[in-house]
Amino acid sequence: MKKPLVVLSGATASGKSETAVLLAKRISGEIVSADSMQVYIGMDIGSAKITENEMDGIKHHLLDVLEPSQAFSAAVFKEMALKAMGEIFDRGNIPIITGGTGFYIHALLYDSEFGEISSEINDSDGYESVSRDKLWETLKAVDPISADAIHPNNVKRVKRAIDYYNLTGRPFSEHNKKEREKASPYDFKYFVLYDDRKAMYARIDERVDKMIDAGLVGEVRALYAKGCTPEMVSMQGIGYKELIPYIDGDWTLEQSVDLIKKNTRHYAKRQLTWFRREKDAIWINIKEFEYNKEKIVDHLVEVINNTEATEKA
RNA sequence: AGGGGAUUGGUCAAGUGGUAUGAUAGGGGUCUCCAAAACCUUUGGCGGGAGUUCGAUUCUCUCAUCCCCUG
Repeated sequence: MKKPLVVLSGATASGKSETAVLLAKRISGEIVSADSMQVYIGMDIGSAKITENEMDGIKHHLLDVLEPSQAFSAAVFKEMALKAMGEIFDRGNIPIITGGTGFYIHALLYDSEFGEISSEINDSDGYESVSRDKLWETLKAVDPISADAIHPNNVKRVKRAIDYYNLTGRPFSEHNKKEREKASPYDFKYFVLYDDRKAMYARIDERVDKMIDAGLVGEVRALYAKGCTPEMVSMQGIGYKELIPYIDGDWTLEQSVDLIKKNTRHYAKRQLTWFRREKDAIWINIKEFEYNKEKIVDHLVEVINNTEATEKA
């Protein structure tokens, strides 16, 4: 019997957090955040982290569990999420995976194995002197299928594929193929909240302005003063990296804010691209529910229950 | 009102008497450990009209709009 699981995702600023709390109350759920930035302590405003008050008594996992200096990754996420889910199941509750990092959600849902080298991601490993084309040629020699699939400009991926081969003696493409064929070990419902593009972009602009009003500059300044540098993964979050030049006095606040808005739009667009390829996604048009979260949750609960009834019959 | 200058995709710029270039925004996509990342790809255009010319975005005239100077 597969364990039940609900995923509530959607592009940034689609109302996931609030909706998730309402849903949790209805189905006896606990929330597991699938967000690459909200794990960090001290990154609240810019990551749009839910407040204690908004949680309304619902248990949330994977928020504020890392210092900004610590690295985070899909593999670490999966490990931590599995642990949290184990506890949730033990309590007889249902995990609700909420967040916008589609890659993380996928890794969890389909139990992706990333390989043996989970502890470190080598970035400075002697490849610097090698040209892009050379790197790609190296990959082509040992794993032509991966080379064919990865553009030579995408050095990050080319390196990963070569590393994988060097460490395991097997082509990366073979591993990926096997992973892709996996069925999910869960009985899940994958909801994706969405809205008209224009409305979504307008909401993003509005939210960024609100973040600034709420003191985002101060938050970034505090992190910066604490020693957080732009090289850290955490500081590469949208809303953080763009404010550094302002704090350094190189940009105006307006320049930074405009860039935050633009980057957030791009991010939202990429998120949607990701969700579109998730074949099991159930798309929920929040406009059709008049942006009313209670109505949305009514519908979600209905879908969850209906499927169970069907399967029992 | 008179004089001068401008008008190139949503925006900012380049350019030529012979099928208009780039940046950026916008759209689409890839993805199996930095994913709020990295990378790929693509739709739009010469203000309107007339003339010169084999041919005008480019030259001339005119209209429109905008900017500057003078009053």
